[in-house]
Amino acid sequence: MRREPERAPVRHPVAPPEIALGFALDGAAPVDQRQTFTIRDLTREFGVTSRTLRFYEERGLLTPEREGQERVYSRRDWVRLKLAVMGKSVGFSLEEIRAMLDLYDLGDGQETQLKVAHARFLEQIDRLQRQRSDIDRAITELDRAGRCVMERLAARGV
Amino acid sequence: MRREPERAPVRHPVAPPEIALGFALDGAAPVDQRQTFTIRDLTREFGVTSRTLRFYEERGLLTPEREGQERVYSRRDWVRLKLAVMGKSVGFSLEEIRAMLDLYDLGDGQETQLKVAHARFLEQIDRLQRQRSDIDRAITELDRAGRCVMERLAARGV
DNA sequence: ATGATGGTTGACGTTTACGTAAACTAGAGC
DNA sequence: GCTCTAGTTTACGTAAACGTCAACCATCAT
Repeated sequence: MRREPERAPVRHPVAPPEIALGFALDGAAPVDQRQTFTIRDLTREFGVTSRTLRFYEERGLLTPEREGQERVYSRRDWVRLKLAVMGKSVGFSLEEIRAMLDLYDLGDGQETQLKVAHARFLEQIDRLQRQRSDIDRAITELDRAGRCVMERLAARGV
Repeated sequence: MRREPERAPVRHPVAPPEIALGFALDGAAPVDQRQTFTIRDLTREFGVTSRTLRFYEERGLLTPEREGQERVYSRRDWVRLKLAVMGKSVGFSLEEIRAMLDLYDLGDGQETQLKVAHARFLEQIDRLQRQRSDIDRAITELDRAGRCVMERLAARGV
C-alpha cells in the first residue's frame, strides 16, 4: 500500500487563568524569599498535581534534590516550573519546553537561549495562526451548514 | 490525595481542502451514477486510507456488503462517508458523527436528525470559539514575550 | 509456475501528559 | 501502640484515530 502521509496531531493551548497576566522570561522569580520548596508548595502555587511534578522531573524539566526521601525544589526549579507552565499555556509540548530550558545552562550569558526562544516563539505564533484559520473556516462552514438545515426544516413547515 | 480535575483534550479541526467549498447536509450524492463502490474508489475519492475505511466500519459509520471477501460500498455508505469526512473537518469526533448519522435511520422524515444536527452545530461553534480565544490569548502572550526577549537582547547590545 | 497487485483479518504500536492504584515509609499527635 | 497525613516508587491505564506489521487469499499477466 502506498505511503499515505500523516497529519500531525495538533497541540493547542489551554489557558490557566493566572498566566494570562503573567510575564514571560523576565522577572520570573519566587515572590517570597525562600530558597527551597516542598512538592506541596509547588502544587499549591502552580495548580499542578504532585504526579505532574514527578513526571516533569522524569522528563528532565525539574531536578530537585533529596532530603532523605523527599524532594526539595530549588529556586531554579521554581523558575523552570514557572516557564514550563507558561510554555504549556501557549501550546508548547513538554519536549519543546525542555529543549528551551536546557539552553539556560549553556553558559554563554543566555544569548543563545534568548535567540532560540525568540525563534521558537515566532514558530509557535505561526502554528497558532494556522490553527486559528482552520477554526475560522470550520466555524464558517458550520454556520453555513446550520442555516442550510434551518432552511430544510422551514421548507417542511416545522 | 485530593481529586484534581482533568482538562479535557481538545479536538481541533484540520481542513481537507476539497471540503472548504463543500456543502453540508444537502446535495450530498455521488457525482457519477454508480450504485456501488470498491474500497479503492472511496480511498481515492475521499483521500482516506483503506485502514480508515475499515476502522470507520468497525465504529459503525459504514456498513458495506461483501462480495465474496471484498467490501462493496453502497451509495448510502458514500453519503455517510462524505458526511463523516466533513464532520471531521469541522472538529467532530467519530463518535459524535456516528450518533448524528444514526439519526438518519430514525424514519421520522429526518426531522429529529435535522434538529439534533442543528443543535450540535451550534455547540460545536461554541467550542471552536472558545478554542479560538485560547489561541488568541496565546498569540498575544507569545508576541509580548517575544518583544521582551528582543529587548533583553538589545539591552546587551547584540 | 511465478510474481505483482490488491484484497482480507488480527493484533499490536503510536502519541502526550499525566491519572490511578498498590504497597511502602516516616513523622506527628493521641 | 495506633492512626492520620503526606511523602515515596513502580507500573499499568487512558484517550483518538488510525499506522504498521504479519500472514494469508485471489487474480491477472508473464
